[in-house]
Amino acid sequence: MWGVKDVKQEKLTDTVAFRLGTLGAITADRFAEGIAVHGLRAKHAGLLALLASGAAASQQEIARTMKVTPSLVVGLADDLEELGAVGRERDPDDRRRQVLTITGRGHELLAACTAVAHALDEELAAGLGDAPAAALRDALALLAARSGLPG
Amino acid sequence: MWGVKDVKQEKLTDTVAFRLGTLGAITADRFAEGIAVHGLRAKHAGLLALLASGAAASQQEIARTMKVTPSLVVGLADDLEELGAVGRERDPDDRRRQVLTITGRGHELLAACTAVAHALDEELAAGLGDAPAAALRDALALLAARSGLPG
DNA sequence: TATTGTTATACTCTATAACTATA
DNA sequence: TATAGTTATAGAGTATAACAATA
Repeated sequence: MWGVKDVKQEKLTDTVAFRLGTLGAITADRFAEGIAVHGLRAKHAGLLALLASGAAASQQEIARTMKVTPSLVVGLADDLEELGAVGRERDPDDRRRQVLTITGRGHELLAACTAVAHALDEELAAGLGDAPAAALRDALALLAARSGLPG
Repeated sequence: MWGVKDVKQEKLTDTVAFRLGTLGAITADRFAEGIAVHGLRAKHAGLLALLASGAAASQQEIARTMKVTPSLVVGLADDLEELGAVGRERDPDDRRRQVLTITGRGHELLAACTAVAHALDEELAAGLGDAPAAALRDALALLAARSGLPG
């Protein structure tokens, strides 16, 4: 009628942003648990995926792409080198650059991480049904692309 | 034909789990930035939302519902009390219990947090289009309910 | 001088354990 | 004894800043 504004008093917990944050944290925790047995944390897996995609090689490029500081990449690369998952060589053309390459063992570990993520996907899909699960997958793919995420 | 297994070599970065984790972290960061001006972090907002819903009142109940330790709730309640967002009173029936109640100022701050989340929602929806945005919202609502999240 | 990687240090968030008071 | 809350301490993860090597 008049004066009655359409005040949509949405609850914080009902927003997409809040649910994306909380469900994302839960999922990340479960992923971390699943890959911990291999001595890996989520950032190790992300780094391996990045090397496998060929999108980055030097530690600076990796830091920029992953949006973390170069000093963090040093530690991640140390760990992965110790696990035999990556090789680390000075670039002959610019000896300041450390070029990381994923090894066969690194591909194995990445596959193990992917399997953990895939199992989580199936669990999520089972709780949704086929059509909503596909819609979720498509929506997240779009948002990931728009956010400039690698993959 | 024969011997050719259906090896679905999905990439880690293409899984729903990985994208949910990364997009969730990005969204949580942006939410944190948006509410920081009010002196709040995400957990403060979650606690206010919990009090507003009436689902918990004592610090132990809050800790259980938010899946954090009681000692963390002490600090959050300290902060919110100092901001005038919550009242804290001993339960007369059991003087061990501290009962938190959200104040008028608390409702204001919660509304400010909700507005930040709502703005993020609109930005996410704008990047998707109406139908996929609605599908995302519905899927996350279902997953949130199945994960036992408050709201 | 500028850049890459490294090291040293500090900060944030959270949990664990010990403690106080009530029951 | 058991429980609610608090305090003290420790750990994980990350960033910032200073540094060494190379350009």
